[in-house]
Amino acid sequence: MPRTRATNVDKTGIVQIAARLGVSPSTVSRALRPETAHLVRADRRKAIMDLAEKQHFSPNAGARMLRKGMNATLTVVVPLDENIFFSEYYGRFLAGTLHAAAARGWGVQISTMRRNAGSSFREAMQLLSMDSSGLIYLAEPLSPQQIQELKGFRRPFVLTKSTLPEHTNPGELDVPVIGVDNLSGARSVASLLLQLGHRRIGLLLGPAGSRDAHERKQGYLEMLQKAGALPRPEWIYSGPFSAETGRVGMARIMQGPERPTAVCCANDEIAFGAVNAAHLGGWRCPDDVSIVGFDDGIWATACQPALTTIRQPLADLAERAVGLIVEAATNPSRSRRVALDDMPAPMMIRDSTRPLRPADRR
Amino acid sequence: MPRTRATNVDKTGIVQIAARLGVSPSTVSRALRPETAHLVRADRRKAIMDLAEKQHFSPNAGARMLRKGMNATLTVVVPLDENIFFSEYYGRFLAGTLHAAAARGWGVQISTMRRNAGSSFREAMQLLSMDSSGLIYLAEPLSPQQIQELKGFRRPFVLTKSTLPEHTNPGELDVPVIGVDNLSGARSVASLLLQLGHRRIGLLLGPAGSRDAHERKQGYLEMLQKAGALPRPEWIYSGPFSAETGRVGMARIMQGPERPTAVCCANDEIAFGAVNAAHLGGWRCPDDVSIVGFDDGIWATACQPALTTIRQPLADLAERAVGLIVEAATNPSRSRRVALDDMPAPMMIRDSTRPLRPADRR
DNA sequence: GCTTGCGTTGCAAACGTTGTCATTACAGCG
DNA sequence: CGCTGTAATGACAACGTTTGCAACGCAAGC
Repeated sequence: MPRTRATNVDKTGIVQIAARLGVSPSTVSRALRPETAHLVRADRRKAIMDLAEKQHFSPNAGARMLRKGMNATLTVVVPLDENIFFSEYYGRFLAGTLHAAAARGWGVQISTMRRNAGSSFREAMQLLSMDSSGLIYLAEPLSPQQIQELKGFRRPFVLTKSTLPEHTNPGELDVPVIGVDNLSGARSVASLLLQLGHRRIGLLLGPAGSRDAHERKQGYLEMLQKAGALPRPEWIYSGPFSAETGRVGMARIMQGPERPTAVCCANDEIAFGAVNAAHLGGWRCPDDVSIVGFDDGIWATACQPALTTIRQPLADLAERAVGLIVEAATNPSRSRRVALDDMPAPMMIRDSTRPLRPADRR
Repeated sequence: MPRTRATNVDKTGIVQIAARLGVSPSTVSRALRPETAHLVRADRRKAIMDLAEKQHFSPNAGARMLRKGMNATLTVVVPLDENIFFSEYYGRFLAGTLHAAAARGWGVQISTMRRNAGSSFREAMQLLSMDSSGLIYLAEPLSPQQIQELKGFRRPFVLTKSTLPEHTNPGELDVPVIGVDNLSGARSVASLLLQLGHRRIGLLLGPAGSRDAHERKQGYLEMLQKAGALPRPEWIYSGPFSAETGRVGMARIMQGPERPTAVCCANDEIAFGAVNAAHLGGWRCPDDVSIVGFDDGIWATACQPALTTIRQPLADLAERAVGLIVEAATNPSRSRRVALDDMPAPMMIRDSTRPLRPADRR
């Protein structure tokens, strides 16, 4: 007996439905998908849909994927690192991705970047995005070699600029990169402080090796230099993106002989720490010192004082990334390989900045 | 000309590799998968693997899924609601899911629960889990009717107890449910306070309609009643799971004529608010009042004073859920339909509780 | 009445991989 | 030398859906 040939009645598929109704599978297929439903006569369509509903029919995703060569799913690769869901950056970006994907009827698979040392980076990415039609990479920073490896990747993908090494020019790489315009953001917030009359401005910067930190630093320095207001060396402090960095850095700045009237921070968390240390040291913000952040995270408006900061347009970023993937996957021919796409980062002016007090002017 | 018949050289598939090496697709298939690799001669296997690597071969997920009838991917359904990634509960559960899945070589698709009013709940779930082999539901609470609808769901799935209505007994439903043993957790922490000598104990409870809040309330009340220490009505306050609830509730308690020496909260956030309000009102915690939370979230140890609380074993919960899905998907025959599986919730004794001061004893 | 066109349907060929079965070659053994 | 067992491979049939093409019926137009 060559296997049970009993036209498996319990199975629910397009052919079973077709058999039950005496039509061909083609017709059922057409009736059940919105984009081809108009091809089948109304009463017949109704009968098909009713039976499908009754049988709890759900199309076989594998067959569909095989046939169509793609999938309405994209993969986002995040670092395994720690509890990424509590991070401002990843949390907001992921939420944006979910939203943008859902709006297009797409699903999102989230994978943690696990480095099985045996295989190449490209292979690892292939494995992670096996079941999906595209990849958004926002995990750990990539080496130039890894970026080259990605060239052979056979699926649409997008990198975030934050994952690129500090000194590579995204325009030269031949891979699609999206990012935030840190440079303009930093410039504009430095410019605001200058307009408010500040000249002695400290910098609490982010970690070496972080491209975002680097770009923000460039923006701050460039603008301050143009105004002839370069900070004294002891007003500059660098550390990880954490409140602790802000606290330590601010404390050190406050110990110096000459004191700045404003401080630019590499992100909001550092700024929180700075505000905190300032208060502990008897300085009020913004009265005695103006402090600006970068991110506009959920706490920026919730804290005291509400933080003047640069809004990282993470939702827009996610929307853009998803848009690129979906377009490339849907329409593989017209592959517009965006070299770099920097999203503008607007300034949010709140309560942690104020004009320089006349008393502090010299 | 009936389509280009040119043995598409640019395509990379198992058959192309086979053709290039003069072997059959079967052999290539066997060579490329670890579980069958031993069947093919060593030198041949090496040649195949090398060529596959060189051609950036990646197996067609659709074909594989069609053939094998499943997929190493599961879907987690979360509420669209708000920024779920910043919530203690969802963030930790999702991280646990990613971890547990990755350990098994599985991927995780995260879908937001979008209610397209047109279709039934089951249809919505089918749509969300189209491309995956199982479903973990932890979105909005379900109505009994929706739970019934799920019965016809043709994929392995698991519900979290938190999504069930307050008054349904998970044992009676014929669906797999996992959850935290809120009752024992609440009992044990109430018991701790009693052992420390407290008799006047207030309750800051969670929102009506939340099963977790309900169960914790039951646990607290049950234990206090057994000790003959039922709280006065004005010591009981309910509200959403937020610090605000804790602040308001604690402030009201402090205004009353008689004051409790300890307060049980429905979760950590409420406890934070309570500590906050206590301090503002001039009560020190734990010196003047002991306060306990529920969750053991990331802030429980970071705050002042470190919170005595019940640890929600969310990582274990996620591990369990993933394990059930993977097992059911891998081995559909032996479907052990776990009715209810309550995970124990251990107590973390920290600095927000202390023995009743003799002065407060009466 | 014949052509033309349209609406509706069926036929059949993919899509790429996997597992079963059959086949071959070769070693070991009597 | 013939038999048996094992290792290595190939042939081939699924898996369920989609879609180009052909076919059919029927109405409209000449």
